[in-house]
Amino acid sequence: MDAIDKKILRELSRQGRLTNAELAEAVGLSPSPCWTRVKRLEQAGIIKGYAALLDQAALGLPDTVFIEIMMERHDEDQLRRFEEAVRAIPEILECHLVTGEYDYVIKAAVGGTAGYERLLRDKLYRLPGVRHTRTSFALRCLKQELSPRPE
Amino acid sequence: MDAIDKKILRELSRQGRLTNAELAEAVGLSPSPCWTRVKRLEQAGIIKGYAALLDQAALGLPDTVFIEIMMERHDEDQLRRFEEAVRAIPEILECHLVTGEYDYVIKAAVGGTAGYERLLRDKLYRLPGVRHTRTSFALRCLKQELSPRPE
DNA sequence: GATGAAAACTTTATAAG
DNA sequence: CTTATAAAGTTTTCATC
Repeated sequence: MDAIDKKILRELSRQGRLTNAELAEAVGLSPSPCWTRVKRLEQAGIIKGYAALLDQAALGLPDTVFIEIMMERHDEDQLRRFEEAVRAIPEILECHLVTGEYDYVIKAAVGGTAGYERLLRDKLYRLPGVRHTRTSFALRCLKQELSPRPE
Repeated sequence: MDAIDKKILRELSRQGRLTNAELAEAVGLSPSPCWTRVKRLEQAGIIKGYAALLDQAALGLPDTVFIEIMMERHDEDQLRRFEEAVRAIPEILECHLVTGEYDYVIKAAVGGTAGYERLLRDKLYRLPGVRHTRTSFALRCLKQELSPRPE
C-alpha cells in the first residue's frame, strides 16, 4: 500500500460515493489505474464496504450515551443470551467486551433522559445477568471518524 | 417518513453503494419513486453522507480502546487546546465531552498494547491539562453499527 | 503508469397513466 | 404510485503505448 492508496482510502472514507472519475482527479491519477486500485483495495478487504450515514436526531435519537455493564456471573450461556439480546436492540450502536472493572462497553443512541430511562428500564435491566451499569451522557461530540485515516 | 423510507435507510446504511435500481428492488418500488425518495432523504439531511469502511487491522491498528480522560482545570483555553490536539491525532476515532466522573470519552484504534502505550505516552500525556486516564481495552466487538436502524 | 475506445449500465429529468 | 422515454454520465473491460 503506497501513498496513493492511502489517499484513495482517505477520500473514500469521507466521500464514499465519489465516482471513479472524481476520485481519480482527487488523488492525481487517470481513471483507469485509479479504478484498478479501488478494486484491489476492495478485494483485499481493506475497504470492507460502504455505508450511508444517517442523522441520529432525525431518527428521534439525538443523544449518545456510553453505558458500562457489569455482569453477575460469567457463564457461557448467560453471556451468549446477553449478546444476542444486545444485537437486537436498535438503539445500541456498539457493544464491546472489554478489560477492566466492567464487562461490556455499550454506545447507544437515545432521545434524551426519557429515552435513556426507557432503554435502561425496558431493555437493559430486563436482560439476564446485568448486575450494575455506569453511564456517561455525551454532551458534545468533538470528533467522530468511522475509520482511522491512513497516514 | 413512512415504512418505505425507513427501509431505504436500512438498506443504504448497510450497503451505501447500491444503485438506484438495486435499491428500488430491495424496497419493492420502481426506480423512479425510489430515486425521488433517496434525493429527498439526502436533501433533508436524514442521509448525511456516504463513507467507505476501512479495515482497521489492515491499517495496522487492529485494537480498539476506550479511554476516559479527567482534566486538571476546566478553563476555556485549556479545553480548546485539548480539543484541537485530539482532532489531529489519527488514532482517535471519537471523542465526546461527557457527564460523570471523567470529562471526555475517547474511542481510539491502536496496534496492541505497544500502540496503546505510544498513544498514551507520546500523544495524550503530552496534551495540556490531562490529569488522569482510565482505559478499557476491547477484547471482542459484539456489535458495530454506524447509525441506528430505523424501525 | 497513461490513453483511448466501446458496450453495458446508471443517473437524472420529464411526461403520461 | 407506475411505466416509459431519453440524454448525459459512469462503470467496466480491453487493447495499446
